[in-house]
Amino acid sequence: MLKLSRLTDYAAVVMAQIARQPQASHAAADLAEAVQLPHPTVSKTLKMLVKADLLTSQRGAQGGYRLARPASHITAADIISAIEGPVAMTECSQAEGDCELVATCGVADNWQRVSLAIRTLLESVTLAHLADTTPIKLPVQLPIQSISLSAVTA
Amino acid sequence: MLKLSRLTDYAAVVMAQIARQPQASHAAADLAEAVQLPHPTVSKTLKMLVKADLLTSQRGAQGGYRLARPASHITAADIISAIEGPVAMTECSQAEGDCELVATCGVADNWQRVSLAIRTLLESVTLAHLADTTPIKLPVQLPIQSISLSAVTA
DNA sequence: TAATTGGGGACCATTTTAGTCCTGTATAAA
DNA sequence: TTTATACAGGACTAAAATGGTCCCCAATTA
Repeated sequence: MLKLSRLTDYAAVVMAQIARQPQASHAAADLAEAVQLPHPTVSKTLKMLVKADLLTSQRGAQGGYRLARPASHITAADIISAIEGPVAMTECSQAEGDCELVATCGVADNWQRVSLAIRTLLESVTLAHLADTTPIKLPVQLPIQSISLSAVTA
Repeated sequence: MLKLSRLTDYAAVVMAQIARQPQASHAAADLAEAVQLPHPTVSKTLKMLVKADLLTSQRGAQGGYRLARPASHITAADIISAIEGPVAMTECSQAEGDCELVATCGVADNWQRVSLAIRTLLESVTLAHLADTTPIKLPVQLPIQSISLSAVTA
């Protein structure tokens, strides 16, 4: 399925919610209410986002969460890595790459290219895009087909 | 992590192995030996690939597996869906889309666009690409950055 | 008929995930 | 200074997904 974890999904929704009122401080309880998700879970998600430096937090009364930087400078890849760790399709797509089967694998190189292409794509999508409820739609089919695997430089 | 399951990884490796000798019939045991993975696991993977019509099988002595069609007509998306089900980043990226939170979500549309872009990317990568051990490398950084989210038509 | 090879599914162990809760600490307002 | 607010950190549990194995059956060929 190549699916995001549910928490990552929550994170995106919550981040978008915050992004729509960037000046305000957002308490976890308010956010949970706004997005209709259980408070503890939202809270957990927020903590992870703070740890990843995507949000800043302020304790105490009138405290809450704010974006650590403008929504246009936070990417989908940032959000995903904050919750799930680095975006990589396979074990060996990660830096370490200590896969024992490299010798017999034969596809490692190319999976890494694909992985990189996806990461690049996710880095090109910003929170500002995600939070935008009226996205631009171009009528033409996209040129992504033309991006051959071989064009992705390692 | 947006990671492929390990079985999917195996599937890709095994498919690539078969693709390198498309005329021959490949017994599960031989493939397992070639890629250095346990026979039962490889076998399970192969069964899934047959079910997804990516491989054909032949029982009996001298039987085994063959590609159901040329490697250039089998995509990475095909292989992934064969093992993990349809490529979709979020629950609501799938056809049904019965997410109860759509009202408060606010990012569904755009996640679907991202999801589609990734799917398209994975459909553009063929088994022939994956199996190629000497991939072409272009020296220039790819133009993927230029593909804005808004360019992805739903 | 015997040997080979895949088909189908049950089954189990392990890991991951989601979700909750508790205790502590910083902050602000009264 | 006190009190209420709100986040920090982490322990803990339940449920689900995953990986992996195994067994018995069906088809094919020599």
